[in-house]
Amino acid sequence: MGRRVTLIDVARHAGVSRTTASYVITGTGRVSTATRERVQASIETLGYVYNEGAAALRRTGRTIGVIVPNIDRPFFGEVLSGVEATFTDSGYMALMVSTRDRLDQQARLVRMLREHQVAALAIVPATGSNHDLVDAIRSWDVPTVFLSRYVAGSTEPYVGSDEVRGGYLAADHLVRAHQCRSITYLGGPKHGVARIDRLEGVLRALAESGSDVKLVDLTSESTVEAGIRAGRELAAGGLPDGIICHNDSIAIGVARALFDAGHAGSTRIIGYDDIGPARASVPALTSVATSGRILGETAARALLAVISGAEPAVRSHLAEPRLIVRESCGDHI
Amino acid sequence: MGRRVTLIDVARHAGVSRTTASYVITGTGRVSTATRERVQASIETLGYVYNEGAAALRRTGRTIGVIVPNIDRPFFGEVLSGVEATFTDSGYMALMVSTRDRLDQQARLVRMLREHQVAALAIVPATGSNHDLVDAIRSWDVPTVFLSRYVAGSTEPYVGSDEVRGGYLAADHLVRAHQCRSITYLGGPKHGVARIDRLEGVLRALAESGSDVKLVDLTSESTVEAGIRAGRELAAGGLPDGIICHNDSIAIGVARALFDAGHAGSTRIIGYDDIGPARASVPALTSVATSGRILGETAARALLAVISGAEPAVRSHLAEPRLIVRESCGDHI
DNA sequence: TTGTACGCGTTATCAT
DNA sequence: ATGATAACGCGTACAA
Repeated sequence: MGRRVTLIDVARHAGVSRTTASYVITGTGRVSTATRERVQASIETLGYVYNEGAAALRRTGRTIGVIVPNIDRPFFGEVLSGVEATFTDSGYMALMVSTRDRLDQQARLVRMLREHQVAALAIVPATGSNHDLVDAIRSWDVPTVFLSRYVAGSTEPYVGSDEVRGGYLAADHLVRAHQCRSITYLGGPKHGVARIDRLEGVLRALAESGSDVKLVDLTSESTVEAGIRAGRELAAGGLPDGIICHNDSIAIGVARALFDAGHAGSTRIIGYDDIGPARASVPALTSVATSGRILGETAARALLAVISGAEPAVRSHLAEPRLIVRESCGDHI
Repeated sequence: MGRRVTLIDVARHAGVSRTTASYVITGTGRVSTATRERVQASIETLGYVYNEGAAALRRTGRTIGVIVPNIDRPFFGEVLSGVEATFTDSGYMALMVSTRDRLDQQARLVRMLREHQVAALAIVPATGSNHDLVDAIRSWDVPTVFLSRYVAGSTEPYVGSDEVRGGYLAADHLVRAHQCRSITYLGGPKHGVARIDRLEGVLRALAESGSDVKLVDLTSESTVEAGIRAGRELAAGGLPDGIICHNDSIAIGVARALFDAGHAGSTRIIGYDDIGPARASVPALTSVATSGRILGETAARALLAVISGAEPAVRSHLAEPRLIVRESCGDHI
């Protein structure tokens, strides 16, 4: 195995200084077309590969940190695909890590990313994240954006969708279009900010409706299995007129459980996020679409703008969710 | 903003040399307990953070490259979660990138990862990958494992599931348990290796059955929408006795389309991968389970073993798929 | 335990 | 307008 080809080798081969070779590669400096071509030819023949690590020792690196609670949840998959595509298209690479929604893991991963000198950070904070996280990031002093979830009480840059509005849309549809008089909000971690905000939107819709609607709020994990379990319990204990699920996976599980219990179509179900299978399930799932991919792209672009110096600070962005009405909210009855 | 705290600062503050400070951090050298504690105290008070980038200039770095075709496809999400968890638990970080299943993107990303000096590479090659990819990786000379897909004709280390066996299981079930006499294999890119291998398994099962079974093979994208379109066409053109879908998303789409066409339950559908929603769809999806998460963990562990020097070379691994029988293959009729 | 060369590209400064 | 010199960034590892 031959030694690594370095910039010195290229320079020597092209009969030029290391500096000039560097200028050719980065496109930074003033170099005549003639020498530029000589250098590029040398790079080609020697098979030189740029060493990003060495370069990052001087200038700010081209690596970005991305933290999500669960890399394999469909919605975060969408978010990540947006983040990743935007970064790699701009020549940056994303160090993506998953906290499994645990604070200790998150603290550990933040530290690891810091040790890896990432140029920026996009983070979907784990449930229960508090000022410890915000302080750690602020003392670190790296461009950061909170994605899809924010930390309660903090005013850090945030890219997400309007959860209050999402809850409102779902509840409003249930009470106004379907005259629901009892609604259950199902799923999500007890103190998750998305959950709390959506419930606020739900309450607002109920208040506006003027009618007397009973609201029950239940937590669960955000999986299909948890949805099935919850659906069984609801079927056994008496169904509400409508169920707003914390995400589509839960909703699909609930629908299945009700089907098994012989209650198919006997209540209205609304999911959240509008992931792929939502439109194809039976019944097709009414869902609040949040377009995770665009969220990811937006966050990534915001960070890139700051890194490049185009913007002085990361800008927050609140996307408008849309209610996609399908069969599961009652239109199939 | 104060200057970065470096190892020199720590050393000075602890009244010791840079080398000793380094030894304390890495745990490598023999340092007396007394000085170790002094150094650790200094690290604490100064708020020193290790600089992985600088360190990687000398020793091999702790960054690993991971390439998948689509970061947001459920199956790859499972794979990635296994890869990521295993690496970060061992102190490594994964640079994860998505080729969108395009060869030009893949070539570009391989180069970028190379520039980032990753210590190892796990790659799910894009459809159509050939020896250009294998050569590029070999000349690079970094520990590599092909994950879930391999390159036709190459003998590189490979961690995946036995696709031939998977195809066999699905077809065998359709012909033996359900007496199917016409089967359609639906989905996947025309020349994808998984597709070809599974078809081989299907043919083997048909041959073993002794009976005369007609096999049709159709390609499609691997999305719910593509499944819906394909299902419509099948419904219009005459249904086979059984359909083996390239993945669960397609299967869910097909089932939905047949439902819409009034053909619910009139053929048998088998999916592939057994992702979350499979068990909850209506009808519940029979599927070939491949456990992407374990595949990811296995690949990551293989790479870690080689990096650490415990193993001389990456070892291949073929996992056994399992057929999970549910309603969609005819048990609900 | 420590001194010090090393790994590799960047960039401010100097020379033509 | 072009190109070169040399200091810099930060931890690692070997010789002393």
